[in-house]
Amino acid sequence: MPYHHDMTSRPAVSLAQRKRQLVVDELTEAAFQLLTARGFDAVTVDDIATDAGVSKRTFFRYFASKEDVVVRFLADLGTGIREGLAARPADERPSAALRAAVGAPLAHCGDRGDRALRVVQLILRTPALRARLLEHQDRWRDELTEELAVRLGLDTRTDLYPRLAAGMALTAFGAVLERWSESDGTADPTALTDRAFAVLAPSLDAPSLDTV
Amino acid sequence: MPYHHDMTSRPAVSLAQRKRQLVVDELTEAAFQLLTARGFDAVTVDDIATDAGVSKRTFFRYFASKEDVVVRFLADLGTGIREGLAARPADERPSAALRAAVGAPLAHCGDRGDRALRVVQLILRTPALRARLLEHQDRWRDELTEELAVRLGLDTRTDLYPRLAAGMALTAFGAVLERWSESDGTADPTALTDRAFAVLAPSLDAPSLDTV
DNA sequence: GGCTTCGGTGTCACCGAGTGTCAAGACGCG
DNA sequence: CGCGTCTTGACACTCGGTGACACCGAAGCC
Repeated sequence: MPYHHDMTSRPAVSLAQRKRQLVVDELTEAAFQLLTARGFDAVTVDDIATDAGVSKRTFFRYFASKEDVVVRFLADLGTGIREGLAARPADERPSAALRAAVGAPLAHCGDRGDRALRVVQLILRTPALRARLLEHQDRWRDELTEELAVRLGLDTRTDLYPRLAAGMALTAFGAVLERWSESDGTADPTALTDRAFAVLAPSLDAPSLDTV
Repeated sequence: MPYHHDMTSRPAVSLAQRKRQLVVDELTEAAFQLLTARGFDAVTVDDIATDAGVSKRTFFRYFASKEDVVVRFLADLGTGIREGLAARPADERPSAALRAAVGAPLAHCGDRGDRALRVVQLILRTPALRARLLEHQDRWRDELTEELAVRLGLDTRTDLYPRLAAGMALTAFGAVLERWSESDGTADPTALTDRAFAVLAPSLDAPSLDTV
């Protein structure tokens, strides 16, 4: 963070940065408007950019791809899970810790319902976006694996447990997300998460029979 | 399978079909040659097509995308898993049935090692291809979920178990595949699969506490 | 105030993936 | 031989994405 000098000016963010944020917002808003209305493939990047009042080139200065505009919402989710796990007490059972880590973002989704729901539905129903989500989950799983390994003092190269536990947690995450989306927001994410982890707990908490 | 008429001609496939197969083989071979040598992004579809002696347009008549050439190998794997599960005795414990279903293709991979290994490594290490693999797994999971539901007489809409069990099985699949790839084929897929399912078994076989 | 510097922007040219179209050739059949 | 059918190559086109360059406006320094 380059805080050039002492900042007599008020906010910690410069004018330029606020302008950037403005463009991001404008682009995001235009994208959602068009994508939810017409569907993912029927909208070109040019459409979005023009609608937001900038050029196509500028769009790509802010977003890596067309998918990125939508999927960016999920980036926070992933780091949320990892940090959520790191924040749990070290002696907590894995099932409880993972349940809490996965459940927090999910509950957060369920709260401010409408907006989040429409995003999730758009993602799950659009193949290209769904694929992006899967990529993200793949990365999250790696991070969770790492976090679990240090938490339990296991070696990622010899023990399968961290990898499998992370995969199970994200399986639960995906299942809950899908149910919630399919129920159009009627189902309660927290309750679903509880049920999912009730199923997974026996394996998550079993003493590791895995060490060679 | 259209066996048009009585087949006085020898093989069940017509000349046209054999020609098609020839093009497919040629294209596939050229693709592997170039992709493994130069990497995925450094090879254009034109390169592959020209190398195989056909036009770019023809390439797309045989393969849906550049990724498709490589990933097509995996299609069989997925159906193999589902059919493998369907073939297991109905009274077998889920953990055992799934272990067998997932283990078969994996073992098959491990056997004829070199070729399969290089494909898997190429896929796992190339982001675009890895993404495709994830998409496939996503579909496999749906199919496995369905198969498990009918097998156990559960309803996919109310019970989470089939979905979670399918996810766990594929988590194991992915973990084994990755280990095997990273070990350059030294690790034994069957042994890895056994270890993975030893971890998952408690949840897979636990009586469902899930029904509302 | 003039000056430069620098980040953000638009324009344009470009590449590669993927698709529609059409005309031409190869094959099967009467 | 001539007639449909199937496959192919050539071409043009769209769209996602990138590189190069010129421009402008907001600081910074004198």
